[in-house]
Amino acid sequence: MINLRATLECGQVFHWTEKEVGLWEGLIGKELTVLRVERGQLEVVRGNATRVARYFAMDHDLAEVYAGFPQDETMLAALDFCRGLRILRQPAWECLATFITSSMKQVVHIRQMSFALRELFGRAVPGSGWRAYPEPARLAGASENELRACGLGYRAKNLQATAQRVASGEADLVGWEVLDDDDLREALCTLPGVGRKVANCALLFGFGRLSAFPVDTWIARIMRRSYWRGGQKSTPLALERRLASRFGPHAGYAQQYLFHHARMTARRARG
DNA sequence: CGCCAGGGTCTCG
DNA sequence: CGAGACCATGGC
Repeated sequence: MINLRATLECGQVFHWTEKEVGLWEGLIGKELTVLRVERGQLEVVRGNATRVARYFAMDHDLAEVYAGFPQDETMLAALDFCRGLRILRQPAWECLATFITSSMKQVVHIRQMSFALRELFGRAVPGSGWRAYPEPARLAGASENELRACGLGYRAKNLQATAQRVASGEADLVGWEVLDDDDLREALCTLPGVGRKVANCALLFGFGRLSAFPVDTWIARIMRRSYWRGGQKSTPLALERRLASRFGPHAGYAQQYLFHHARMTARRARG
């Protein structure tokens, strides 16, 4: 079971496109992939079924995930809204790089920057109009002005510097997979443009660490409103430390459901 | 126009 | 640890 729209529009990934109603196209790594949901089942119109199943984490037991959610009104409303949303297994570099560009940007802008970077630096995927997310070495060799032309602003320098560390092997994202959550977060936070929030996004969306709990402005707002007593410190770090444990081993799932629900209902209220 | 957006970094207590 | 300044850009 999967809710494809929620999975691809919830702000964990930024390049999938709905070509016609219910038909989604994008890249898994360097492979063109076309999908739709037919009778509740994920149908691979084009692409490799095994890699699709892995990318979309069809092995995650959502019933077990939901059973671990706190059974309060806020969480249940988010679950009702997002049911079937899956936390993807994105390529680590693509995920990390994208969230380096995400700081103080709206989801729509992150998407624009992702497409601009692909268009300018990515390798063409044969038989499609797509370009893959650029490899670290390609961005390491880009000029800051070229990156700024993709709308990155002050984030350009950070993306380039981190790309250089990854390309040189100084930062070994593949080797870091063996680290435990805390050590991996610490390693990621040594990279330019990567603080605790971006590192947690990489942990959750790119390294399969489902307990990682990114706290952004939206989550902080939700936490203060629904899960916080007045008087307690409500800095992002305090919120993460006090609440991640409450949401259990799949706290990242709970976080994403709360984030998506809040953002969608707020947008609708605004018109 | 002011405000805000999936923040990070540096400085100063 | 925490608060504040600063960093660019775009949509509303």
